[in-house]
Amino acid sequence: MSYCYDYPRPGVTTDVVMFTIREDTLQLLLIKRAAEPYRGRWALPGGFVNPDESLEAAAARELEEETGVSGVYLEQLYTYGAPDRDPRDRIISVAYYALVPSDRLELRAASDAEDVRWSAFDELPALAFDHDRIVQMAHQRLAAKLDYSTIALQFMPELFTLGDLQDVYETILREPQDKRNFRKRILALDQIEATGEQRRNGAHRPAMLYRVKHPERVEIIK
Amino acid sequence: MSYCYDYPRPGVTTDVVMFTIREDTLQLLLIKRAAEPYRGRWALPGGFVNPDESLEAAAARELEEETGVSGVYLEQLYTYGAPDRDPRDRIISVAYYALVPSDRLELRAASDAEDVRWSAFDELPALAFDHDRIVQMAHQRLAAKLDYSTIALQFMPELFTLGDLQDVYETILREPQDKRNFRKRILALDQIEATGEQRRNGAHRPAMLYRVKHPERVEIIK
DNA sequence: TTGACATAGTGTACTGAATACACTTTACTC
DNA sequence: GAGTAAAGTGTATTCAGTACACTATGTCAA
Repeated sequence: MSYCYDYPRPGVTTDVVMFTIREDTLQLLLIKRAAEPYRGRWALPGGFVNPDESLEAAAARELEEETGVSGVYLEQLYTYGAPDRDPRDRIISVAYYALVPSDRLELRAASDAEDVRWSAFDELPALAFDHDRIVQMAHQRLAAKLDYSTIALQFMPELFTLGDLQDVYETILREPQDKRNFRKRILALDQIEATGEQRRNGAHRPAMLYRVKHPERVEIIK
Repeated sequence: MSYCYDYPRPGVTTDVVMFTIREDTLQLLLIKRAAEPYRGRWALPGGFVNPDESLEAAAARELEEETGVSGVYLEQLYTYGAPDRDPRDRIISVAYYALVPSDRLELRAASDAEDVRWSAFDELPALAFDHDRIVQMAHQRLAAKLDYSTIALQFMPELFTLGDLQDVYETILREPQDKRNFRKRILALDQIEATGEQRRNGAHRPAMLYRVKHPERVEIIK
């Protein structure tokens, strides 16, 4: 079976930058390419858009196939279409980025173990295609959104402490935050609420556990 | 001649929201569709991406063909890919928006006179496809960027007064700006400079003419 | 020539948000 | 019960944003 058109058409793919925070580092999901071009190189998960699915649905499908999670935050990043970005065919990629809460990342066993891994953002290998650039842009967007939205809450598990949340900000922004000012600012947003619960952690005072009030929404602030 | 692939491929187009400011109103360029679907309806200028040109080059080409201007500010907005956005074929559109300075808009005579026109943003007809949505998103992006970049300067002709510039802000933001605060803020950016020249306009005091220091660059501020 | 007109141009006081900064509390461990 | 380590808390300062009203100047018409 073959599909024919009067003019040449580019292939259209989605690539997804899946961020998570594990062990106080920002990590993202990479896949080792099994096919040419760039066979054996690490790359972002992605693939062709099906004829009957929206771009976002295609990205969500990739995400679900690779991590088994669904319903997480997913946002269109940018569309990359340089004629030579794929050496063999004209391919246009609509890039998305996703934020996966740390408690929801069980990499799907289905994926061939060797070929999928989380990689620290600081220690990325050279990636296939223009994926390095996509990753850099995704990080910039994410860091920018910390300042004017509640996007960071998308990384949080069901229950978390203010210290946990501060760690997320510091990890992404790469700079320490003043503890008192941070708490004042976050609580003023009125987007998280204290549960009665505490978390005991070691030989020190336990921390209050909080919950996101509206886990679905990402609010634009100020 | 026909081009065949193993899987169906969507068509890829660029659509361009070309903004300008004329007669103190925000206007954008519309084209009356000559072909189905939506024949006779107004739509954004746009068309298929050629095999050898980048997405931005395709958008710039559309812009140049319709307005004769080149070298103006052009930025990728968003990519629209709902499966049913074109009733006849799967078409994915990478939308751009462009800002055309008011002194550079001579609509190319080449375009069939009846079929291309500037339309006030406030009085747009119903547009073809999802172009209404694209236009709304472009306006939002533009308004947002006024707050954190020097993008408004892209609308200005070679020489302009602070009053002209304030009009641009007020037109796009749809709210009056305090004159003294506006001037203080703009001059603090250090992105425009007074020429010695003045503009005499009517029966009142003439205004100092300014010039953009770096007309190419759009600076992110604060 | 002079007075009305219309836009250009200018400064200060106030308000609210962001910042800098250090000690007390508490549960656990040894 | 003393040491430990993270949790939790308040105030003073600084800076940016805002509110606000009058003077300056060239043109035009009487």
